[in-house]
Amino acid sequence: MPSLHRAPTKGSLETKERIFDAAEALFMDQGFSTTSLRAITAKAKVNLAAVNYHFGSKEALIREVFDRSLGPLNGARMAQLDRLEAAAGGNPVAIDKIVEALVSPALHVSHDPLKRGAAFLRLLGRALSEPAEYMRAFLPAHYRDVVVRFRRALSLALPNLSEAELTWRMHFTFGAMAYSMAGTDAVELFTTPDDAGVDDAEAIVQRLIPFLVAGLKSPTPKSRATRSVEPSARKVA
Amino acid sequence: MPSLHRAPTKGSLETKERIFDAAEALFMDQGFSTTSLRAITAKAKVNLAAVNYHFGSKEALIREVFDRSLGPLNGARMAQLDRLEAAAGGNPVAIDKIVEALVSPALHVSHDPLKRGAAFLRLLGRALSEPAEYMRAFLPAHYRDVVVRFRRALSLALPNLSEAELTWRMHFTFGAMAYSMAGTDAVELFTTPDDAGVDDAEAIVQRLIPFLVAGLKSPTPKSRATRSVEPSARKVA
DNA sequence: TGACGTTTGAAATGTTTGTTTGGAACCCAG
DNA sequence: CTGGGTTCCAAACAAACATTTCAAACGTCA
Repeated sequence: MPSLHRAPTKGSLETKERIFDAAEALFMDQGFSTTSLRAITAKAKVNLAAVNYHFGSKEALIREVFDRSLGPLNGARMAQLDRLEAAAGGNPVAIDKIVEALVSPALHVSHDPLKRGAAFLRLLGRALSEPAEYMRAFLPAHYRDVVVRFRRALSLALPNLSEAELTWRMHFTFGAMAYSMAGTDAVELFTTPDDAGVDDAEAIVQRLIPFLVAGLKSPTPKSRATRSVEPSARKVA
Repeated sequence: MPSLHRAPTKGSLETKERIFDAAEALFMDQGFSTTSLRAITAKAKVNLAAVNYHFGSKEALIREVFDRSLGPLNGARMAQLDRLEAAAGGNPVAIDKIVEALVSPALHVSHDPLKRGAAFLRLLGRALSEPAEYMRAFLPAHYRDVVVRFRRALSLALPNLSEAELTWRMHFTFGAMAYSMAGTDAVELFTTPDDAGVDDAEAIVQRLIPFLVAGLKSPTPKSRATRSVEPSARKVA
């Protein structure tokens, strides 16, 4: 038996890293099902078999691409929310601060070349509308804690909002956020082709936060209270 | 030469229709690249070759699925905006009415079984984040007029909003809208599993409109006015 | 240096993709 | 009944796909 878990010798980490970066870039602007291992290995300039050797399968590669960035990202989100709640000391946190804690860590997701941050954001946005089943399997696992935490904070900050209403508004919030990160391809075509650079993530966030805060704080539609008899939790599924 | 364009004899329209419905349903919750012709023909219970016979290719099938619903949908949107502008007589139209004209026709998109309407909405939402190139080719063609019209109306209704700011807010608006229509799969997992039925498109719209209106009307971030020198309408495109 | 574990390379595996084919079944006009 | 146009079907097609295989190359330790 060899010395277990020994530090790789030659270009092994280098190869795995190149695969990683190439995969992230291609997934970003092509999607997951569409991107072939051949395209990835060609871009990374490594052998085709290298992916299955280093990662085991294409699905495992996708999972690792996410784990590497989604963990720190959501960790930063919750840490920032922690600080806000600690500073507030039991009182509700300001909504704009909550939204900022949700949106802005997306910028400083890692201390890497900074390009990786923006790249991963579009990758994540794309994943949220990806049909693949393995996406539905482990992506919610990453997000559940974040959603629970932010839902609680928002529920405190917006006390006159029913639980159902809050669910919808968080739904819209995540939608606008995900789309803003992923949808540059589709939208820049039918808005105006020559606006402020879409790559400038900071600009997106600075405009997105007020938009979302206003939407979250908006008065409930018609104050219809409970609009009929409250459907009383249908099939729990 | 046969009698051109004769009414089909047996189950031809019936077959084409079944392919159409099956394709729409599968595209909706699987995406385009991911859905195979074999899956479509299996669901439609027709022969594999039927797709290429009736539509010519998979891409043509996708295009027809869109043309059939996107045309009437955007037509209804613009017609509704027409009525609003005629009633306003030169004055700006109320923002909530504009947003309603954009969002609500999605409900009454056709006089079909009504289920088709909701189905197509999710299909459209998914298309907006689809990587395929043929999507970028003909989808903007359908949307360009709508965007231009609504941008003009919103620009009048929100006079103290710079063009760049308006672009971003429309961006976010389309994002929340598209995601709300497509993202039921991803979101219902990490919000709460047992909320009001996501299939109830009317409920979505009634909650989405106030959210978007509030976002669109929100004060500009720092009132940085025209942040540099006003880019003065570059290439009109 | 020599042996062993790790990594890479080129080729082949079997599966799945969209598309094409040739003939049978069908309908209707002549 | 007969021919021609249309529709359908089972099968086959080539291309692209993820994955596996096996030998060669490499680095490290004895």
